[in-house]
Formats: sequence, C-alpha cells, structure tokens
Amino acid sequence: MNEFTEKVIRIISSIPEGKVVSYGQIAALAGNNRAARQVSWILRSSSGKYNLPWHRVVNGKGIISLPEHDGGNLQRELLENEGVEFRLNGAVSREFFWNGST
DNA sequence: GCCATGGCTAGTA
DNA sequence: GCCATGGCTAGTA
Repeated sequence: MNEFTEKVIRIISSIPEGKVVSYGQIAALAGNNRAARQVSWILRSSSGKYNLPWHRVVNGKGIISLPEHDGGNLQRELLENEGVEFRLNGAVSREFFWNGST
C-alpha cells in the first residue's frame, strides 16, 4: 500500500460522527488534490477491511454519489441516524461538512 | 477501460 | 453537460 492510500485511510478513519467530507477534500488532505476518484476506489476496496466510516464521504456538492441500489439508500440512512440533515435537493447542509481539523 | 469526482462552460429565464 | 483526472477494480494477449 502506498503512502497516499495510507493517508486517505487515516483521514477517513478520523471523520467525526455526524460530519461528512468530500472525496476531493480527502484527496487534498492526503496530498494530491487531483486524486478524488482514487479516494472512491480506496473506499470500495478498503472500507470493510479497515472498518472505515465510508458513509461520511459525499461528493463536492454534498450529494451522495453511491447509486441508490448499491448502498446509497443505506448511506443516507446511516447519516441521518447520526443527525446529518439533507436539503430537498438531496445535498447535505453545509454545516455538516468537516474541515479536516480535530 | 472503468469510475462512489470536480471544475468549467453554455444556454435559458 | 462535458471532459480532464489517475490508479487499478477489468479483460485480453
């Protein structure tokens, strides 16, 4: 596993409950702001292995990218259970975005 | 080739 | 909408 992947996993692991972060934010925090799509791959391949809070990652618009039939519905449910609120357009309210600090 | 993204543009009201 | 990204999940040689 390369350094970027390790950083991404560590960052995702530290997302607080009730907060969300975008793929691009995670990539930037890990040192490569153009690797947003790789973050999605790492989530798919490593979420179970490292018990990652995969549901706290959404796209830059605050919208769930995972298809509804492939876990998207579950993702929204998990977030709502943590107190995250969605607008009518399906986007997470801005106040629920984590800025990367602890 | 694929894709759980993101940034920018164009067209409309 | 469109297309540049970029690492490996695919499939073939």
